[in-house]
Amino acid sequence: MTVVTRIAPSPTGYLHFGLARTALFSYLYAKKHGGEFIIRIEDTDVARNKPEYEEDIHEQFKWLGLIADRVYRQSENRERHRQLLVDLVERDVAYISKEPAKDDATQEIEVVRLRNKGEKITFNDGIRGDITFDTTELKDFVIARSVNDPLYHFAVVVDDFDEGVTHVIRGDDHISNTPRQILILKALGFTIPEYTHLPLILMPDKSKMSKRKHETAVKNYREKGFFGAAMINYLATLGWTPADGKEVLSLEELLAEFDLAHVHKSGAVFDIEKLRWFNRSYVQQLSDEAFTAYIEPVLPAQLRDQPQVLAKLLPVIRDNISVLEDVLANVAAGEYLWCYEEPMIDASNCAALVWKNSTGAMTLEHLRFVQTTLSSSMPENATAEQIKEVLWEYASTAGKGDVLWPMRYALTGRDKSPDPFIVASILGKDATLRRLEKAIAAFE
RNA sequence: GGCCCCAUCGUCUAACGGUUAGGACGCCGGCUUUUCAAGCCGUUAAUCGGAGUUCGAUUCUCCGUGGGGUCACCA
Repeated sequence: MTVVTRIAPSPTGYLHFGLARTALFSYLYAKKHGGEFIIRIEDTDVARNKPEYEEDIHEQFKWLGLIADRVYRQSENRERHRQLLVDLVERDVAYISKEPAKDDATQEIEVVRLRNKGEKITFNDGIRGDITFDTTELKDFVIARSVNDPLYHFAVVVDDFDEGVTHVIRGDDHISNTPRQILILKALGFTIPEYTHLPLILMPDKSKMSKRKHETAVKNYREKGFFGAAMINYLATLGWTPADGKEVLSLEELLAEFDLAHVHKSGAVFDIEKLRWFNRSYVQQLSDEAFTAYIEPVLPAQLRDQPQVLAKLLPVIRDNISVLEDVLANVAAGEYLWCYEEPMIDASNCAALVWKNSTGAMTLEHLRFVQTTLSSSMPENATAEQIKEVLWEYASTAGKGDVLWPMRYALTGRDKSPDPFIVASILGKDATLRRLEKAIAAFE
């Protein structure tokens, strides 16, 4: 028998990562067993549905690499639901009940109720084992507002059966829905699928995630520049760990390693820092071309217009970030300003170039040395190593901080920056010398 | 409240009766070419409590406590 799993989101909000993880586990389980993975849009709540949400669901799944073998929309199955409901009523397994409306007791309406004997229902959960419920208190529960308007529990159960779903993998919050769904299945005479309930993803304060209070939309993380693969990788480790301890895994590797039975039973807290760490490892794997394409959109025009400078700056940027929004923050903080803008250094602020216990006179002397040395010995397209080579001996004897801090500051005008050799190599000989002269002039 | 589920470092987790309770992220500290990062190395840190079962419990059982879920004419 082919394994068939499904994810059944309702388009009432942007796809959130809790659902994405459920989808991932369903996908992995199906593919691991050579089966099929289905996406079914539960679009029957017309009041809350929005086309843009439905679109978002498909778009994000695609981005995450969770490709469905089949896609359905629940609204397509309305006629089938109706027939089954009529049949149930005809067989007197369910009945139409006239009763006062719940929201307006003065009005009498009809609902469809399932006859429930109140038996004990036991099902074997894929990661929790046997779970037993007494269904007496469910009474004759409502399965449809009318034969034309089935409720959720009825519709899912029918659709899952019709679509051949063998394994229902869903969130913990559905555990107590399961007996009620089994009762419907039995009334219908349909086979009961295997159930597996995944622990929920919690927020850092251990609360259940809510769209209002927390940033839960997959879309948001995508916009921040996280990679789908990193997101998948992180989500997979929430509740589960690969046997060999290797954590950075592609979807294919996940497929080989994943084992639903070993998923943890308790809720897992979502940790953005770990997600960032995963993303960072994906950033490191990027080719230079891919990395350039990744960051280019958030770079200032002055940098984009200088491909040679940008090429040299690339490794510096890459070393400093975990995700694209970090680049954005760096740009906003002016961290790359020195690449295309000469720092303002004059007599009024040149004290900043003096390292710790050094003096203005000594700083001037060091700057002069650096300037003359570079002017005579710095090759035209010098690498950071070449520049370091010609200055290192002097810096070592004179005091690294005493020499290198002023040099770096003269070139960047900033407290924090890459090291002076890298900076000089990026600026090139002309700009380097010009900036050094300017700093020297400030002291004179 | 009824019913159901769960419980190892701050966080994600490993250890399917015998381990100095392991790893990862973060934190903290150190090192590496001056700053900030990165990198490398290291430190800190946990079995919710109480009874059992057992030669021996993180592991099995029960009780308690705590957390979560669910109790719709939503999905």
